[in-house]
Amino acid sequence: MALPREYLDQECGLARSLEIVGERWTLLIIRDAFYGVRRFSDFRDHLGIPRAVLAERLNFLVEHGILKRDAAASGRDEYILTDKGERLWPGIWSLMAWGNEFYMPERRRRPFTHTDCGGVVGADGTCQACGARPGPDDLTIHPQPARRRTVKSDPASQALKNAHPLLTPIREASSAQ
Amino acid sequence: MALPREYLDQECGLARSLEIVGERWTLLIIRDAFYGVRRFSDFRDHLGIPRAVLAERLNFLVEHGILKRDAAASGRDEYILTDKGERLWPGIWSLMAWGNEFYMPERRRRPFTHTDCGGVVGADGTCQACGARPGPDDLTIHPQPARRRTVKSDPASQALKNAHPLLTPIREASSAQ
DNA sequence: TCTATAGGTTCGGTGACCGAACTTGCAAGT
DNA sequence: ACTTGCAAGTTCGGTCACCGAACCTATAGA
Repeated sequence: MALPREYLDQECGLARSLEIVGERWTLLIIRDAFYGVRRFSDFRDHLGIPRAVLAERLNFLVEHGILKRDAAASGRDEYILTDKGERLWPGIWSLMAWGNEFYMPERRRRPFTHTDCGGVVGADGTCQACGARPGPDDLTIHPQPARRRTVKSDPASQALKNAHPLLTPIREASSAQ
Repeated sequence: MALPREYLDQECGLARSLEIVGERWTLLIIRDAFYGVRRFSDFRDHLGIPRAVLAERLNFLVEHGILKRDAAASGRDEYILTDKGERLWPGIWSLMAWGNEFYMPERRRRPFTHTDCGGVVGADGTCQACGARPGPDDLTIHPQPARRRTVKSDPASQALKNAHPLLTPIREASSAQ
């Protein structure tokens, strides 16, 4: 599996990044991890990804130190972003902002706010109220202004119908379930 | 080809972005376009990408307005970033910075400078001399401090042995060849 | 003991990607 | 006119990743 996913001869940080997070589904899995998704079945249900692919990707990300596997009190393993994983936020944010700008009508974009001050965060990542550039641990995601008629019923979709700070688990008391 | 590359049900700008630029090679092609690569064979030689894949990607990117195909004076077509394509720079920069941080020893990273003032640009994208956040049209890429023993001989690799402003063609007078 | 659920693994089919060979179009040389 | 040369693809057979569906295993509760 090593060779075919590598970009040989490319002496460039971008090529190195894409070898790790450039495969199908990988960045969406990491995005969900920022949203607080931690369990296998929650990723699976929220993304609609085949089980085998999800298992392979999670193992790969754990191996490479983007996620860590943690035995929660429930006995179920959880996949949690490491510090290295959290540093992917600017890349995810930038790509999301580009996709929003060119492909999402404004009413369907999920607003992000600066958790500390409550200000809305603009496409460039700065808080429009206080001018800071909040990291993921200081951002809150909100539901779409124009709610879809049919909201999916998986736990992640349900949790994200309300405002939700990034990096906090979508399941209440995941450590005490 | 439509369905298998789409992420259905994902009501999110990131999913939309990845449908366009999330396939293998695509972001590297766009990175090369920022470096000033414009011709089919220059992409091909610099990236080592199979011809069929390159042809398919270039067509796809033209169709979606990231590149435009332009008949140069030489008679050869050139692929040039559109404004929409140039707006991908923050995402490319962020992923490159992450890859550099975790996978590239500092001596092998290509420095970028703010073309206007000459200051070095840090990982967060700000000029360390003047504090600005230069866009791609105001950045210059430099060769690696630790030059590799064997530098590839394709035109793009040769051009990038010297400092080179982004978005300017790697071939001299490409419009008057 | 029986059932339900989480978290996978296995399996056969399909499609993307690969390098290599082939084709097309233009342009200069002779 | 004919040939050579090269850029820019297209075609082709083989391989590998991804797909949905079925199956497996461990644990918890009734």
